[in-house]
Amino acid sequence: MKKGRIIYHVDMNSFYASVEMAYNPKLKGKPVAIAGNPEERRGIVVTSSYEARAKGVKTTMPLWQAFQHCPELIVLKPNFDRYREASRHMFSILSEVTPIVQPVSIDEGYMDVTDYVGSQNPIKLAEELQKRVLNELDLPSSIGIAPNKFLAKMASDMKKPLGITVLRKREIKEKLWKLSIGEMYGVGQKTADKLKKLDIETIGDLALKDVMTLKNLLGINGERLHQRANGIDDRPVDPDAVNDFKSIGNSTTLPYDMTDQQEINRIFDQLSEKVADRMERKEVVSENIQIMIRYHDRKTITRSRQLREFVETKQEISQLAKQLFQQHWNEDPVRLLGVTAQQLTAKDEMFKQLDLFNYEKEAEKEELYLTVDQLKEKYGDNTFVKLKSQRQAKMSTSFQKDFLNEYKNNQNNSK
DNA sequence: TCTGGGGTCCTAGGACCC
DNA sequence: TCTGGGGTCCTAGGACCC
Repeated sequence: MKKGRIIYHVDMNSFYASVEMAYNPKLKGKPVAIAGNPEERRGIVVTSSYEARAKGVKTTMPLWQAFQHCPELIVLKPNFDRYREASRHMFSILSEVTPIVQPVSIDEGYMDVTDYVGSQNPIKLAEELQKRVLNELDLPSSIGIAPNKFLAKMASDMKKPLGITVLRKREIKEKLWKLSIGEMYGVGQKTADKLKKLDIETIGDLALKDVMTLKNLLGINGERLHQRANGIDDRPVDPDAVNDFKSIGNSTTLPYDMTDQQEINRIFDQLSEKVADRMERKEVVSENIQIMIRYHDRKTITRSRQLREFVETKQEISQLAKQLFQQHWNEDPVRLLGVTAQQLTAKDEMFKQLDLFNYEKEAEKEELYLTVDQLKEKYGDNTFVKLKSQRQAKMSTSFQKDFLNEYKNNQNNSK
């Protein structure tokens, strides 16, 4: 028989606010909210302390509304560097328990401790872990313990702050099924509305509904939710998942609605630079650039372009973004602009792509060889021969990129 | 005079090819 | 006489999460 897994879901409690309180203990016990750009317009509450929540302050609430609920609210700008640092520290503590740690966001992650609890009681182990994070970082957390990710996630939500909740498979009827359908992870407003039309009010109602009806209503997601409601979830805890991100984007709500092309172009330059910087830090290149335009009435469109070459510089990205904007802007005032690089490839993976193309054979017969020769000349002594013998040649990544783009162009032209 | 910014995954239609 | 079915790629939008 397959051995059951022991999965933890660790969820930090009102993380940003807690980090600020740890940093400045005078804030403890006070209603604190973190809000993007408190001075500028359109600030919303990102996180708030439990004291603020008690007064009715909620995440995503506009600041002016939050003040109506709680006039003495202390509002702080987010210090992302501070939060990232605390997050790193937190995950390094988790990693001392098991190497199988999967961060899912800055303040939560899954752990598979099945093979690492040893003779210890999993609840005791979780208590120790929670205490360590609290003592060393002054940060409260909640931990859910269950045989899979979904149940662990639901469990960590059941007791906050500083809760530890065990959710065994045999307990789902009494502990999980009574929850309203909207509380289920993966069910948002829209799905909840649809399900309620089928008289599904609780997670239990969903678990007992026949799958075909759910599939017709929600597609593949219907099947998945049905399984989860019945406590079935085979997804592994994957420590590497954090490394294969799919896109890098930056967006900004403008200080005022804009119609001036020059001004808008400057925004695209700024956004593209941020995207390019982050791409450089992550050492990736992109083959698809997308822009997002939100108009005054909040209607939002995205427009993207699939490329036949890799891009990575702010100039390349910005040019494409501006082009897309010009092609698709309806000239209405713009509230928000965004730039996202998609279809990312790690720079050191580019040569693996070349393998797919079987480049060595191709290169030797085709004129491509000459092209590479020219490149060789251009880039000095990192030669093509070396490249063949040493796949991970010590060539500059810009050379790699040019080489690959050149190769792709050849491929495209010959079609 | 409401509603940020960072993401992931899924769906659906059209173009195009065989 | 009048139109199959499968597959891939590209684009756009929507739902959801933190």
